[in-house]
Amino acid sequence: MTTTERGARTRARLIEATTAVVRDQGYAAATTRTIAAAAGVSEATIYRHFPDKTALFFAAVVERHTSVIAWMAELPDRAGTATITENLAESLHQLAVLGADLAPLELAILGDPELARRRNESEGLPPGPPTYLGAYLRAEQALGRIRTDVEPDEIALVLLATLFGIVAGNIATAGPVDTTLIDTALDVITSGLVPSSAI
Amino acid sequence: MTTTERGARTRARLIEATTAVVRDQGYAAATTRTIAAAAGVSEATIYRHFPDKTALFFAAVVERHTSVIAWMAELPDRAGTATITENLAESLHQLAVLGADLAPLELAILGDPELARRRNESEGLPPGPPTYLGAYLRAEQALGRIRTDVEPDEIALVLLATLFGIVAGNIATAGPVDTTLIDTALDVITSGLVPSSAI
Amino acid sequence: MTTTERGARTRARLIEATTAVVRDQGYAAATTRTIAAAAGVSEATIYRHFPDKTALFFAAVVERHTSVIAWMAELPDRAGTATITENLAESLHQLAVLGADLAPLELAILGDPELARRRNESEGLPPGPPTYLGAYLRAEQALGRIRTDVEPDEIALVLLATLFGIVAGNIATAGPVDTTLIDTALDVITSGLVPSSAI
Amino acid sequence: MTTTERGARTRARLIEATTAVVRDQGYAAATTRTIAAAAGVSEATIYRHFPDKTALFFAAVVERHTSVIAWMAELPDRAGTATITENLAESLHQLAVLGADLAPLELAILGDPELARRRNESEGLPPGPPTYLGAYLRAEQALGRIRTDVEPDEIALVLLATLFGIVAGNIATAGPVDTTLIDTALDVITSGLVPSSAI
DNA sequence: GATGAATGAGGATTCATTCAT
DNA sequence: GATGAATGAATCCTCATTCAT
Repeated sequence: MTTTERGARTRARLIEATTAVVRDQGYAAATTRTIAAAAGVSEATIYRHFPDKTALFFAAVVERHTSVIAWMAELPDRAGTATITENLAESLHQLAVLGADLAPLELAILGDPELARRRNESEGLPPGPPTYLGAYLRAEQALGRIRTDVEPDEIALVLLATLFGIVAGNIATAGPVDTTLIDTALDVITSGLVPSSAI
Repeated sequence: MTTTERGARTRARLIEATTAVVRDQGYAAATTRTIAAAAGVSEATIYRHFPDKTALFFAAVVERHTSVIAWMAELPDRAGTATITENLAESLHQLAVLGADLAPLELAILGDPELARRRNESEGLPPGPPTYLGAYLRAEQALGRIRTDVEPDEIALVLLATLFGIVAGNIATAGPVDTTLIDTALDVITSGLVPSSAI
Repeated sequence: MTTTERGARTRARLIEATTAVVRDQGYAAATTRTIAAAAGVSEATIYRHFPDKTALFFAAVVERHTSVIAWMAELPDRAGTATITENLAESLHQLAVLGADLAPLELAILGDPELARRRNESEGLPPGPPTYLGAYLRAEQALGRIRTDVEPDEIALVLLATLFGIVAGNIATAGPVDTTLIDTALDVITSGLVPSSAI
Repeated sequence: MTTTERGARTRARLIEATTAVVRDQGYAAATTRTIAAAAGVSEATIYRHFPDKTALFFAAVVERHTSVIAWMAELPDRAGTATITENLAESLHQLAVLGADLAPLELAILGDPELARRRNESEGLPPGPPTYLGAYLRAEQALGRIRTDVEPDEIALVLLATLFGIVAGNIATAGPVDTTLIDTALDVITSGLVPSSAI
């Protein structure tokens, strides 16, 4: 659909504008009017690049998701290197940064069953952070660096839930992500993951 | 100005309807029309009981918040009784149940800076779950049942963030709250809170 | 309909409130809600004293009109006494004062054909200022104090139009009535009414 | 942003429709729905051309005002030509004709403090009829054709107040402007303006 | 590829009015 | 006599979307 160089740039600007508006003003304020203005194009232009507003929104979600996934995909290979706390700290902090853009988008989906339904209707979604984080933890478990009586995928969900909760809580205060809280969480949780034999 | 019995009932039905609509269909679908229909009254009736839609929304938030607070307020007194895991498990599970109603409301505020602003403009808010949970953890710490190198208030935030993340994640799947995940989280986190001397 | 002492007082308060609200905030702001609040009663009470809002409005108009008429009715008897300018000055100034309340009501009728229609549907209206003023001028004309080549009733209309224009213009500036302008108008107009033979 | 030919026409039709509706049905009936219908467009179209209903209303006022001003601006140059009565007659009659459209608009402002406030908030308004009429009278006064003991600007206000009063009074009867009354007023007032020495 | 113009559907809110108490 | 509660109809305005240029 988009072939021209100019067209590609416009499309990118629309996605960027959507992310920015949702991040800064919330999904309720992300009207076609506001987004078009932020992108410096007319409202009608949106419909030259996306079938409808929801498609633009999900394009923005996918875009942000992609960079997050790229980061998480490398995590499983780190199993056995450095310390678990260090590996997780690096990943989660990076995730928190990317989350500043992504979380508001996800929040919108969470808060709107209609959007949630549309997302689930999408084709087979690619593996997300839970999958990679679970794989990493499983690998560490295999290496004996994590208790064997826990389910790695569940721990992954717990870790990500905690991170999400912290990032979301920070949105409320409109400040930058609270790094300290992430470290505290990691400290406590990894402490609880150490094999008892190690004690 | 003396509110009638009938008036009080209508008001309660409006709050109830708001909670239900936001929970089941999301804030975006929570229009005055939908809410009024759910409450079995006309739209105009909303404005006899609340100055505007936002006020009705916040009345619903406060209502749900109140029952949550009532529960959490008792927690600090439990310090020293039963086990920490048991105490926290009971509280968090109850919180998760109440959260099924409350979380969607909070999610709406989180996703809409305009609502967030309005909330912050409210007068001095009463102490919330973080305060009570922090108090409980501090008491346990004083009793030597929790590591001394952690800040109780921070742990409280981490626990609640995790719970919120889990509840929020569950909203996405539209299923009942995943009790197992809460228990897993509690297991890992409390394990990490045990005093090292005890190990 | 209204029999009780209390009822009569309430009715009077409603009329008073209507006049005040229209005068101070304009007819557009004169809603049943505002009027009831200004009168210190509930909206429903309005309908115990008047069939509908328009009836209340016209009751206010009639009330103010009555005091104006009472004043004007005396004017014809003054023909031949004092000077024409003095007689007219006293009447018009008094009219301007009463007009501060009445003009906004009349303005509302003037600006709303619907109200105008309803007024015209009323039963035979009593004689108004134009009639009395015309009678006075005619009497002065008979006494030879006014040019004979003018039609008294037309002059009456011109005088009242001028006064209305001045009062209306003053409403725009929200200040008290400009007494000076009335005097200037009177000076010029009466000068033009003096019989040429007298010059 | 470059307005199309079509857009300009629509905008003009909206202004025209507003003037007509206010003139024929009064400001109270001038709802967005009625105006849009009269202009043959949808309500939403109003908002593509004006920020809100008030802006459309004032655009209509300014439009009518402009043609009135154009007429009055030429008056001062006529000083010394023809007779004063002839000059004023021509201007005031023309003013009365234009006033048939303008007066209802002004009446609406007069009757609604909210509109009055909005108008006063506008930037420096251009000189209006009072200014031009005053300039004309002052010029005639300098030429010795008008009494020197009157203030031209005040006389201008009186003349316009009278005209406004007459036009407004005519609105009440829904008939065409009463030309006779204007002439009568002019006759009497100009008679009163002639220098006494000339008599 | 881009956009000004236009709009149907709907959103929050207000109004004049009715009725049970 | 008075009023709290309730409402149908209407108000201004916004939104996502289409279309001719």
